[in-house]
Amino acid sequence: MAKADVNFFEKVYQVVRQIPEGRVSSYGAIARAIGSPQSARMVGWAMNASHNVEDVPAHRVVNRMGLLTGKHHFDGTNLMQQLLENEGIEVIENQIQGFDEVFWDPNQEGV
DNA sequence: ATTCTGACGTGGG
DNA sequence: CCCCACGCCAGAA
Repeated sequence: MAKADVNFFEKVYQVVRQIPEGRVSSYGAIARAIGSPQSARMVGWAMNASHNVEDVPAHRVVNRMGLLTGKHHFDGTNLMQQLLENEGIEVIENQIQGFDEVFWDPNQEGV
């Protein structure tokens, strides 16, 4: 086991795990952080596998528009939005309010 | 083995 | 400015 734990997903998990509370990140930003800025799709795909990992707050990851595109993949319908609002993020109609203020760049983790 | 889709992003018309 | 198409990589049918 753990032979291929260092998959494309693992990289994404580690980055997403670094997302602080009350902050959100975008697939493209993460994709770039892992070294594949053009594979943003895979980031979202990796999140699907993140269902097996509890340390991966996928609800904090949205597309570059700040839209909760993946909220449909969560248990409920507004679960993702509830989690974000629970962290102090205002979300209206799947759209994060002040996305620019809550946006957290994985490349700026060392800031 | 092949085909297609998939929680995105960027570029071109 | 808005709409369309393409590119990326990997997993599932």
